Amino acid sequence: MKNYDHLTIEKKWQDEWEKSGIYNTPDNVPGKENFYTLTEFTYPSGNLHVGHWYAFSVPDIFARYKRMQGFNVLYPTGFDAFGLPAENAAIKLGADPKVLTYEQMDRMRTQIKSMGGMFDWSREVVTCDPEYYKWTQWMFNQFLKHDLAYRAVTKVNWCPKDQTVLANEQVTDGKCERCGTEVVQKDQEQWMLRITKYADRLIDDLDNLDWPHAIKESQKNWIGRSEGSELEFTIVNSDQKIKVFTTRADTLFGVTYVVLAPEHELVSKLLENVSNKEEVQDYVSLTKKKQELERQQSKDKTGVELKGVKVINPANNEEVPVWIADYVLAGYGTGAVMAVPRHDTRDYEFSTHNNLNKGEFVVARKHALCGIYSSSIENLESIKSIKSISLSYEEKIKGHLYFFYFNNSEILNLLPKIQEALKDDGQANISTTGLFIELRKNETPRPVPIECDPNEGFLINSGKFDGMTSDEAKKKITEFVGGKLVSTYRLRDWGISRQRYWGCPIPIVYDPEGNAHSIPDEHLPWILPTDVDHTPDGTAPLARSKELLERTEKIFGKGWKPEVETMDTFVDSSWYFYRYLDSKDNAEFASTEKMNAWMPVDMYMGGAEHTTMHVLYSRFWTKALQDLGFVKDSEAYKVRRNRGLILGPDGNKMSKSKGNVINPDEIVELLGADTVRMYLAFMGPYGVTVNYPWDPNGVVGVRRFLERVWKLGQKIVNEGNPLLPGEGGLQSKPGEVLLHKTIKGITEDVEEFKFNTAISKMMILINAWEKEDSVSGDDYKILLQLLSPFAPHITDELWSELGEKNSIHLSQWPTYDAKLVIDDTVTIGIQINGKVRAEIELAKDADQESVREKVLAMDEVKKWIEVSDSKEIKKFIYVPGKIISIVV
RNA sequence: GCCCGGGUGGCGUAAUUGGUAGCCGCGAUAGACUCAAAAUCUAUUGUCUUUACGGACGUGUGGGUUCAAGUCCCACCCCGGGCACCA
Repeated sequence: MKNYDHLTIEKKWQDEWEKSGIYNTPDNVPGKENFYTLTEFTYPSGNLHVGHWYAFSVPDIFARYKRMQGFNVLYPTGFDAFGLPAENAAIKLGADPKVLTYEQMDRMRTQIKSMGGMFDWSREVVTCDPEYYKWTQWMFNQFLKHDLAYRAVTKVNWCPKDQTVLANEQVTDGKCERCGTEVVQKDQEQWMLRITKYADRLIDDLDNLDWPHAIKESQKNWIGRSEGSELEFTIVNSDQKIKVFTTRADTLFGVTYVVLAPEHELVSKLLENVSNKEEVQDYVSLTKKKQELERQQSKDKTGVELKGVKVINPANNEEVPVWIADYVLAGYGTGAVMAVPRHDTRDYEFSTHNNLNKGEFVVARKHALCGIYSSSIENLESIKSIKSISLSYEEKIKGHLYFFYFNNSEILNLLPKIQEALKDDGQANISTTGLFIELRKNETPRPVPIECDPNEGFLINSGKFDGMTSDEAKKKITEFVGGKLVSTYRLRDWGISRQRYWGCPIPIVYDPEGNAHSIPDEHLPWILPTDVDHTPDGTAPLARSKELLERTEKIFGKGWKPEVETMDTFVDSSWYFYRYLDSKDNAEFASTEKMNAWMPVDMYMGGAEHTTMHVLYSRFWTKALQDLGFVKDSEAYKVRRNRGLILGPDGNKMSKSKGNVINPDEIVELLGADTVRMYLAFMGPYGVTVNYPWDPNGVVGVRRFLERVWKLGQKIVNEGNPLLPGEGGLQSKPGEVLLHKTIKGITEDVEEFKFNTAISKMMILINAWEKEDSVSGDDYKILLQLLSPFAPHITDELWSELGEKNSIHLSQWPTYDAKLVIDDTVTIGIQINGKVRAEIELAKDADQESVREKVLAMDEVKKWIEVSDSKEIKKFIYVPGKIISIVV
């Protein structure tokens, strides 16, 4: 009997597959539907880790399954090959990043091939290849032509160590994501992409996508749409207005002052009118010195009043003072806010810090307050019935209370009681304009909007707007004061300029006057020069290239200068999935015909860490290309599934310093690629962001399973059992039922990415077969087919041992006999007073009467009825195929 | 603080979506084979209790709905992720 020699087998079949080219995917196969399976291509770090295996080899199971189902499956890969790590390594080694990168790609190709995946390498995409970045540059030109790209001075995140600009996404907790250095803010002119133009579509189009809920929420949070109102406060004795943005127009009556960001353009204009000009100027310059981070972290809400300047609240014509304070950010909304200390913790903190409080009752809980929400009449009744009111501070914080603001005579007779309660709460008293009353959360209030009367303040429960939602109320007030409803976003435009060498050159040249011109398409690709010392010194390395300057002058004329910045690598990866479709095309980035054949991507599997970066960027890219008429879809990825991380055996993230890194090459050498693939699939469901620890014993368990599959086949063949091809096999009826149930179960599991339970079902099948004397050859072959997407090498070997001429991977996925998967009888439990006391085997469709008779005759059942208090049957429930429940 | 997920044996997980909780794998214990070990095979393995048959408890906690709750409802605790002086 041959041993299961994984090294020989895996090498043999990988060579065989490459030779026969069975994984090369044509664009069209008559009678087959195309299916585009995508995984995020990798950065060529030069060493494959377990994460790569998890990212590529488990989706490969799905791709193979789809293929056996009769789809024409495209499963491509390539390299996201530009980027800082190679450049930094090259600097260290005194090497050329290009040479280094291509070496590392060679090494990684070999490693990736050891997975036994069905990648179509003929379509490989490499982003640092000029034939690729030619199109990256071409797209940039298109964007520039259509005002989706522009040059602007912005505050940028600057990493002093990497000497480069970082996108917001690349900054975590104020530190460079890559090297951990504290990031500083810097003003810099750079190329921007107008992603904010797409903010609404990037949020709204999520609704129609089959994506994990959490990922959609993350993107929404990141874009940070906030729907509110823009309201204007008129400056007294002036025709100037201060525009504020608020999401709580309904609190407009509670405004006690207005605050401008110190950078706000009106500050300098108003300077002439203020009596404390110097104080204001000092504060402004102090703010300028502070880093944004520092501003965000400082607890104290400092600020200076613009003395002598007053503005008019448009709701009640009240005059309120104007302050400047650095807790108001210039870059968000209008850079000015209306302050409602009664309803907003930040405003409250500011007014406390600056002694602006008027003695109102204020609660430091931003969202617990609802200024204008009243109750329905029923709730008024329930308020009246409140016996005592506790307003201890702690309870307010913990209890999720709703607060109501009343000015209604109906409840004014409650005042004494409330005042009594408030007295214990040292800091509370009756507000100048109303009164707060608390209600428990489960007495869900119906928001009732207000009728505005500048003289009376505002009245609630007038009945006039009864039943309005809070959004409608906000709208009403906004209209009342002549404001408008607007959305603001947290998302900023995408700065793509990088002052580094190893990236896609930005295809721009400057004329002698310094005006930017895009490089005409005929000069693309605009090649990255090689005569560059890329040691970072804070300036772009390309500025030191003679070749680039000479090339520029030769083409455009004396005095012209090249752009010396390169693009963020997220630009490269924003469109790579189109290039797979037509990777050798010289005339277009991809032909319309081929894009029509494959797009959109049917299944995109990747890491959750790309949610607010690559995935968001490439969605923007697709929409932009669609607007420009180059692609047909507004979304590139129909279905998205995220995976978690593989942790070290100790449950921590794998890292060299923790010494818990699993080297896949070693495990593959020891146990085989099939084992590693299957173990990764067996750990838990794929497509959920759950992290699984690598269990060295667990892998061995999977290897044991493959050994048993191997032995099961060999043993029967050696005994001369009719397992040989063409001879049919022994029939074992019970086994047949199990087999068909297994086919059904695995098919369903794989569709749902539950590879773990699919594998467990194969284990159950094997466990059962091992107990039998013989297994039919046909049945065994079906098992091999079910197993083949998971363990492609061993199954192809055993398949060919059985005399099959074509690869198992070209065979059809097994189907099951629907009749065989339905049981005639079922064993169900018998509950007596809710406890399972016995079980009984019944025909699946046994009728109520006969079941009742049978069950009540059972000794175990009688026994429990005897010991019960009532001894008589109050209820007899029989749900066919599920349960019998008796109440006594 | 706001918005999402999620809490099941010693561990990774499973549960026909309201119907016998713990499938499969790992680990552990005992046995067979062996001079011995590894490998392999067999049996047991949620906790407590009982000589045993059995019984009680059990899906983060506390309530509730139901004949029946891991699953539905309410409140809370803990863990993970996204956002955050964003008005």
